[in-house]
Amino acid sequence: MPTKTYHIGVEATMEIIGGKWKSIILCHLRHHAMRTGELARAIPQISQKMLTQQLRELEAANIVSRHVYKQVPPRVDYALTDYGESLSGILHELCVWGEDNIDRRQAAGEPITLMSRDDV
Amino acid sequence: MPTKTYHIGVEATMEIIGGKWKSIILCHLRHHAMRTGELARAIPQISQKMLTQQLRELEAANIVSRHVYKQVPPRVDYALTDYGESLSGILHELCVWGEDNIDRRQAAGEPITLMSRDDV
DNA sequence: TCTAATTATTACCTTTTGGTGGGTAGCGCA
DNA sequence: TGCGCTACCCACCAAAAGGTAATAATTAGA
Repeated sequence: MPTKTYHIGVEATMEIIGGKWKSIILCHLRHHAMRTGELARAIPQISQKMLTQQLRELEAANIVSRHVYKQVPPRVDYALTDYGESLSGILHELCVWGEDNIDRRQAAGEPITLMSRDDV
Repeated sequence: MPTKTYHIGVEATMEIIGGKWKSIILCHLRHHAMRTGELARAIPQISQKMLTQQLRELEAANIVSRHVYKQVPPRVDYALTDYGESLSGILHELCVWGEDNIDRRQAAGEPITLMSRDDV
């Protein structure tokens, strides 16, 4: 079986939080567990397909846990695992740095907006 | 003109350090300025095209600076700008978290290897 | 005159990622 | 009977990201 080789730690991290959606999802889950629909509303640009797909991948990496309530209509929610919590500090810093980056770019006259800050 | 809209800070950060290569390049530049060929050797999997393309984008975002020496054969090096340095702490944490992630997965029996740790 | 050295560009192709629109399950309620 | 609610899956398509290989530019030195 082929051994997967990384050359530097950040490669492995990015495999987990990289891509267009994962870090955004995780930043939301940082505060509290959220239901599927709740996440969808918090991230209006995401499609349902992407949302569940990314959640599945985060679950496989043991970063989020999925909790199904036995109800009809169905109720499912997602939360950071204990291991996922170990990313919390980094996620926060990524948010804050991004906010600052947006401020700078605005100050420089770029036409960009930020809808909500870290702790939605 | 269309105003670019972000919904959360991390989106902007990931636009800058996301993708397969940028964070790796930045982790290397964290320690000292490096020449093109030196970076290429440090990141053996990257192609020349990707290397220069990513460096151009980082330059455009004001994260790295490009310094051309008037010599033949050409000599060019890249370094973090002052603003780029503001990412240094985050980059370091991303490296360390990834190293730990790899350790865990190894301990769990996954066939993976890490070639070199943070401070190459 | 020919080659080595270093950085960078271009055209072309493959892979990965993301988006759309449809459909399912199962219970409650008008 | 038929619709709404919630989560989610699938087939198909479009766009973005990344990979390969060939090529340029320039000058020292064999």
